[in-house]
Amino acid sequence: MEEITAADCFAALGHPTRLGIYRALVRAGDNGAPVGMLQETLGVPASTLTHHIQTLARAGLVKQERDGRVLTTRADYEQMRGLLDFLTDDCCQGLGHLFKDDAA
Amino acid sequence: MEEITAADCFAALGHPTRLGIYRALVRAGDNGAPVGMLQETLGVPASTLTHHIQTLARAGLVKQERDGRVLTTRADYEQMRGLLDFLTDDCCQGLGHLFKDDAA
DNA sequence: GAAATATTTCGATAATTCTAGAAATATAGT
DNA sequence: ACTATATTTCTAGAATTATCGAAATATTTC
Repeated sequence: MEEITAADCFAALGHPTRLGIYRALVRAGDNGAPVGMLQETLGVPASTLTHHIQTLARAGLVKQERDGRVLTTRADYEQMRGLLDFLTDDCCQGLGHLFKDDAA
Repeated sequence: MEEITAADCFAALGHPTRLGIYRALVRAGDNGAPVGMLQETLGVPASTLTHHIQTLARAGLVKQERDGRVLTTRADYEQMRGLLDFLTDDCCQGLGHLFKDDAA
């Protein structure tokens, strides 16, 4: 993953509401969740929610798919994996011993 | 790691200059790097640099230690580990198979 | 095609963050 | 005490981000 892309992902996750959205989507699993459901879960006005979801989508952390009136959003696990790889392999290169193994 | 702390860490890393600072500090290793060295490496004015370093420090991603006139900054690997754990264990709970193992 | 539903875009304001020069502070050496 | 060095704080303007109601768009159902 490019450093710029990683920074975009971090910035996207660096807002409480957006981190909450992302976590809700992970919990929702492969089915994802429609905007309306997130709206109920998180108690954020629709237009605000749309903007946050778009920020996550621009960073590639979520994907959206329309099915009729309902726009379903899903977490993109590949992007998250890429972000984790960036952290462990690229950004913190040589510190794998600190991160990958447990039993510190 | 608390969700709020994680969001603070993400926000801190979500800026190209700060991500660059953090990576430079990881490369610098346990010795860390003084502000002046980062200034040369990254070509950022001192006052701007100070603010970015403070943002990283507030998020707990770096620590500073004064030695005479020189203020040395070091990456705090424990915090990074906490952040990675947050992602793999808490935020993306149940998706460990995607992240921890390789050979996808 | 009108009404209902789901979501986005528009538009405007408020809030925050970013940037960086200048002045201030702290320390060290002379 | 004076000078040089390292870094921070002050300050202010610019830029970006956040918020959300209202209007607009798209889709389904009747």
